[in-house]
Amino acid sequence: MSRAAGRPTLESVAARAGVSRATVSRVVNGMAVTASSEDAVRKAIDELGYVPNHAARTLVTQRTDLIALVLPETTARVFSDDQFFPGVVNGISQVLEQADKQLVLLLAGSPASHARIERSVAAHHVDGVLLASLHGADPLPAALSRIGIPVVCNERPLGSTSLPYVGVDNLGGAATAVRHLLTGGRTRVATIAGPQDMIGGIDRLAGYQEALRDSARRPSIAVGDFTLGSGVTAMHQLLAENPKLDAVFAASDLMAEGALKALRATGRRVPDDVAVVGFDDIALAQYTDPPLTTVRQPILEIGRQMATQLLRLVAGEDVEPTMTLPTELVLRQSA
Amino acid sequence: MSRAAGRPTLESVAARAGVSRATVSRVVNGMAVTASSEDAVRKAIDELGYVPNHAARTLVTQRTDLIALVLPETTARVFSDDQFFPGVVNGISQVLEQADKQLVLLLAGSPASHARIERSVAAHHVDGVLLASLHGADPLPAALSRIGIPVVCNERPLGSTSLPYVGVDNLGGAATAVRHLLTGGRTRVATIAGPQDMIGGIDRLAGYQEALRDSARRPSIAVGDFTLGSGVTAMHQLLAENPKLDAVFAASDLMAEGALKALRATGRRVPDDVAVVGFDDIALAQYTDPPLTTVRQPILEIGRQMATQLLRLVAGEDVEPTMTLPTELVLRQSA
DNA sequence: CTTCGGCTAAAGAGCGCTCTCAGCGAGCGC
DNA sequence: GCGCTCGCTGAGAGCGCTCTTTAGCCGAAG
Repeated sequence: MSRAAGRPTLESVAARAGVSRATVSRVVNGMAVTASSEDAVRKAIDELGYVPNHAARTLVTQRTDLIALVLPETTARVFSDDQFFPGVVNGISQVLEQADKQLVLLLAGSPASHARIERSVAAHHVDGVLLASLHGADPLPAALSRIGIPVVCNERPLGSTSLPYVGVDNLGGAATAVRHLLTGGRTRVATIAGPQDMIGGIDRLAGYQEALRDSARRPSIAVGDFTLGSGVTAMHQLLAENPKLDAVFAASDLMAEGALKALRATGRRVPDDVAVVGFDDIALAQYTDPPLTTVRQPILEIGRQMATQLLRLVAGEDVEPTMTLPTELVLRQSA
Repeated sequence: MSRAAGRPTLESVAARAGVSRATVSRVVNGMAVTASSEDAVRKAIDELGYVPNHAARTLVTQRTDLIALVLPETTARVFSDDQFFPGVVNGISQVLEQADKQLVLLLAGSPASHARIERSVAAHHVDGVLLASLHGADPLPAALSRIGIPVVCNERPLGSTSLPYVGVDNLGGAATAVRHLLTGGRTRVATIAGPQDMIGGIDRLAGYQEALRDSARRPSIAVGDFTLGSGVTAMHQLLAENPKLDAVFAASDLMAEGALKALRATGRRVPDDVAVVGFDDIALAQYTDPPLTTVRQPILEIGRQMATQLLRLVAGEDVEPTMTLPTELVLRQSA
C-alpha cells in the first residue's frame, strides 16, 4: 500500500499542523499543550480525518483495550436455552463501553479451544479475561492466572483456585423460595436441581436442602440441566416417584416452565394442586400459565460488576476477592 | 518493564537457537527453512514458551485477525427476547475459530455508539464487519463501507446501499405457512407481523399478503416486535377486531407463543378453534401447548455463511452479493 | 579450476506510535 | 539584572514483528 493511499498518521498530522509528532501525540492523549498548538493540531486532525492506529499504540503501551469473555460452555448450549448469558453480556458491554474497551467473545466449545484461548491470552492479545459458566474444576482459570493476566469469574470457581469472582446468593435465594412454599402450607416439596458441576446448580440445591432440613421434611430431587426440556423430564420423574407432591422448586425458570407443562399434561392444576417456584426471573416468567413465582437474580448487574472488577484489576487497583449479589423472591401466581 | 521480566521475543528465540530473527519468523509462519534450523528454532520456542506478539505483527501486516459483529439493536432488546442472535453468534464463532480469527462484539445501543464503532473501524482495529439486525435505513452500513472495510449484512439492508448480505427466504417461508393454513380449510387467517422497519418483519408480512391475495381473502394484521409480550397484545387486538378468526400466522415463535397464551385465556382451543403457525423454530416451539407448527430458518447457517462470506471478502476474493437461505415448514400440532 | 545459478540465512529498514530526555524561552526570586 | 526553575516542545529511540535486500554457500557447468 503506497503511503499516499494509506490513512493519515501522526507524522502527517504533525506536518500539516507545523508541530512535532510528540505534540500531536500529547493532544490526542489529552496532555498539556499551548492553546495555539492544540488548535492547529485539532484542525489538522479534522481535516485529515486522523484516527490513531490501535496496533501501534498497543505495541508501545502494552495495553490492548480488549477484554475477553470466555464461555467454556458447549457451544451448542451457550446462548441457546438460557437468557443468562445475553444479560451478562449486556451488562459487561455497558461498562466496557464507558471505559472505551472492547469485548472479545471466546466460545470454548471444544478442548482445542482451550489451547487457542491460552495462546491468545499469552500473546498479550487482551488486557483481562472474564470467565463465565465454569463447569466442574475447569483448569482454565488457573492456567490463565498463571500467565499473569487479570481474571474475574462468574460464580466461585470449583477447584483450588482463588480468583476473584462475582456471584449471586444462590443458596439464600433457593432457601427463601423453599421456605415460602413451606410457609404457604406445602408439605411435600420437591426440587428440580440444575447441573451438579456448576455452582448455580450446586448451591441452589444446597439452599433447598437447608430449608427442608429446618422443617424436617424429606427431600425429593431430580436433576436437570437448566433447559425447558430437562424440566419436563425431571417433573415427570418426580411425579412418578412421588405422585402426591404439592410443590416444586426449580433451579431455573426454563425448567419451571417445563414443570408447568408437565403438570398440566398430567392434569394437575397450578397452584391449586402443586405450587411451582422458579429461579432467574427471565422475561418468560411473566407469561407462563399461571405467571411464575420466582427468585430474581440481577443478571445485568452481574455483568456490570464483573466488568467493573476486572477493569480495576487491569488498572492495577485492588478488588474485593468475592462479591455476592442479593436475590429477591418475586411473587406471582404459581406459588 | 525490564527486558528480563518481559515475555520472550523473536530476538531471544533467535539468540537461543543461534539463528537470525528472520529465520525464526519463517519457522513461525511456516515458510521453508532447513530442517536443522527448524529443529533448533522449535526447541527454543518450546523452552522459552514463546508466543508471537499480536500487536507487533498487526502493525506490519495491517491485519488484525479481528472481526466485529455489530448489533445496532437497542441494548436492552438484543439477546433478551429472541434466540436469534445467540444462534447467529454461534455460527459465526464456529467459522472464525476455524480461520483463527477472533470475534469482537459491538452492541450499539445508543447513537453515541455509532461514532465509537466508526472510530474503532477506522482505527484499523478490525479486518471486517458483520452487521446484524438493521433497523430502518441505518446509516452505519454505508458509513462503514465508505471507510473501505469489508462488510456483510444479515438480511438485505434497507436504503440505497448495495452491500453483500446473507438472509433467509422470509417471504417464501411466510407464504408457505399461510398457504398451509388455507389448504387446511381455514378461511379467516390473521397475522401478527414483526416490526416494519426490519426486513424480517416486512418480508414475512409480504409473504402473508401474497398468499392471501392468491386466495382472495381479506387480510387482518396486528404488528408486534417479535417478543412474547407483544404477541399476547397483538392476539387480543386481532380477536377484538375479528372474533371469528380461525387461524393466525405469527412472524416469530415468541409471538406465536404469546398468541397461544392469549387464545387459551379467551377460552379458544388450538388447533380446533384457531390454528397457529410461528416462524423461527426455536427450542421453545417443541414445548408449547400444543407444540408449535412453524417455519424453520437455519439460524446457525446464517451465522456460518455471514462469516464465510466476510472472510472471503477480507482475503480479497469475490463473493456473491446476495445469498438467500431456504426456510422449511415444520409441522407439529398447532396447525 | 573457475564461474555461474540457485538456494538459504543474515542484516536492516520500517510499520505508527509513546515516552524519555534535552533544549529553550519565559517568569520568578534574590 | 542574573541565575534558576518551570512548562512546553522537538528529537530520537525503541516497542516486536515482517519483508526486502544483501550476502554467503553449495553444486553443476564450462
